[in-house]
Amino acid sequence: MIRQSIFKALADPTRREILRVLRERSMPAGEIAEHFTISKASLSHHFNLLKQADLVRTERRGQHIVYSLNTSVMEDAAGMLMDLLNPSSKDDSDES
Amino acid sequence: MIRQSIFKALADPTRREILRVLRERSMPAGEIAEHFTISKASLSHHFNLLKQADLVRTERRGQHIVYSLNTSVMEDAAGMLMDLLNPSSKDDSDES
DNA sequence: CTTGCATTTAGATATTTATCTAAATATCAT
DNA sequence: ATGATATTTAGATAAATATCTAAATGCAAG
Repeated sequence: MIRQSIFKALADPTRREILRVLRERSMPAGEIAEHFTISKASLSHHFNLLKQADLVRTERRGQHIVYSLNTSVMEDAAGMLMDLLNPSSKDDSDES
Repeated sequence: MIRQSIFKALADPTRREILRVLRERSMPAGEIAEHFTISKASLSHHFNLLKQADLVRTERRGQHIVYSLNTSVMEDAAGMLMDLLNPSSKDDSDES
């Protein structure tokens, strides 16, 4: 359920803030963590959900793991919302 | 927190399905209920969240309460997503 | 190959959420 | 007023979620 995971991911304020941070530039988990007061373990949990939704991608760089925004999926999400509005669009409720 | 309530409302598959049903036409709660197997009480709970997010509006018509999609808020939501993408947009994280 | 740093995983807990049944409220028709 | 229909509210419960601390893993540098 790709759709569901995206909407779920976007439902949490911390995760939306992570996306906002990442839209400035890609950065490692530790640096993202500097923007928050919650534990790194909790953030890691949020990273997981964002990755599951494919809203962010990761790349290991030595001892760091760099997170980047997956812009195209964000665009898809906005499109899904618009589809929810448009009666002519197919009802692709929950496939894949 | 208008933003939060919108994202929250959209996170649930049943609520998104309600929106899809309503985009065809406005209809009373009972008729919406025919599209679902869950209890009317549970649906009422979902209606509440959708109303809180201002994604739907209600109007009493005799003994029926007619639900309608609030199209403009749906559009706003899509816009918010796009904003989440655009580094130049102001960071209106959670005001109002 | 051990020490240090970055990140994730495990396991526990508290809060939130979706759902139910039963009861309450509101409107209409008689 | 009374009874029938439509919807919501109350109260309970089970499942999902966000968070924490502590431990484990992956990598780099001596």
